[in-house]
Amino acid sequence: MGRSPSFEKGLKKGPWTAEEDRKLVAYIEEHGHGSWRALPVKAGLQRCGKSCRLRWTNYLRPDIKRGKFSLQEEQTIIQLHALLGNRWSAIATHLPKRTDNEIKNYWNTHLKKRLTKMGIDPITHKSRTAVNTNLSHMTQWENARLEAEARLVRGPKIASNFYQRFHYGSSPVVNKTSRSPQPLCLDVLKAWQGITLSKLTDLSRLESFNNQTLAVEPSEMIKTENPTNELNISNVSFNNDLESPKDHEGVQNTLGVMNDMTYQDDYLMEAFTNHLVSDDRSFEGDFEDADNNYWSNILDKLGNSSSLSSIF
DNA sequence: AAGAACATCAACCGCTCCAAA
DNA sequence: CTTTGGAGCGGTTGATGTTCT
Repeated sequence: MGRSPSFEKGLKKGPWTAEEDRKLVAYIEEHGHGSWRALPVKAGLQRCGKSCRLRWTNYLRPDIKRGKFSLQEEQTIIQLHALLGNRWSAIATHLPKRTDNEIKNYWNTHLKKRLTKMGIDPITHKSRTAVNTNLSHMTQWENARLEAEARLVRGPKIASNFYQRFHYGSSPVVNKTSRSPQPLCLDVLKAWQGITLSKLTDLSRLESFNNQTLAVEPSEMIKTENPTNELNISNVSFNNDLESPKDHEGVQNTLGVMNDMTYQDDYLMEAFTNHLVSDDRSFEGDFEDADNNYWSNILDKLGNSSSLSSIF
């Protein structure tokens, strides 16, 4: 590997000083960044444009939220990583005010390790303890969801049309890059989160969902190319060890409303994931306690699950 | 108290993509 | 159609801080 371009030009590398930060911020606030390549000279910086862009986008930009990630953010990262893999920029677009670099670092230093400790492969999001026919139930659900995702990504016409209309209105899909393909199910995930994060108890919202106020036509959402892959949500039952009666009621009411709708397995999987991961009833005391409870709660549920329906 | 080991994260590098010429 | 330069992405590094022995 040869010398870097920055070295050849005698440009500075390494950590930014406060003075450099001040110069960069002052210039961009007055002129905008314009061409990043031309910026360093104009701003009086001995840096390459690339370094300036990185410093601005990852650190100095005013609309950046720094500090510890919230539980909701963690949940979102895990879900999106399961769908998108290491496409950090795509993940970052669904986490306002967080940069791809920050999310990537957080994944590598925190979330990956936690999932590993939980016995979940952070790459495949499958249980490491699952073997052949004795797959864990989480893995079964994860597999079903990933398969559904794959089917959607492969581009059934109906799904593409639905997605395009949902995400872009009537405009054409503009992103053609293979690097950042817009994940089909993410907007569905958003829709689901809108429902499930209210702990599945707000039936009026669900009915609104059912009545297409989310710009989704349920009749299109739930159709699959292969009817044999459909799951009927009415078959799901509850385990009293895992849920409070109140939550059972909420979920069951929700399921009742949905009873006449047959959902594609990935949508059901998202509901399940949200239901499982967003459960914060045990969060009391300071944040660290909540954090520990959060993960131990998930571990408990995974460990106690004796059947698919018992998770619910 | 001191050194080793580990964790964190800002920053860099090489690569790909894409628009303009 | 081909070439070229800018921008952005993901993987990796290394300086610094923290914890462990």
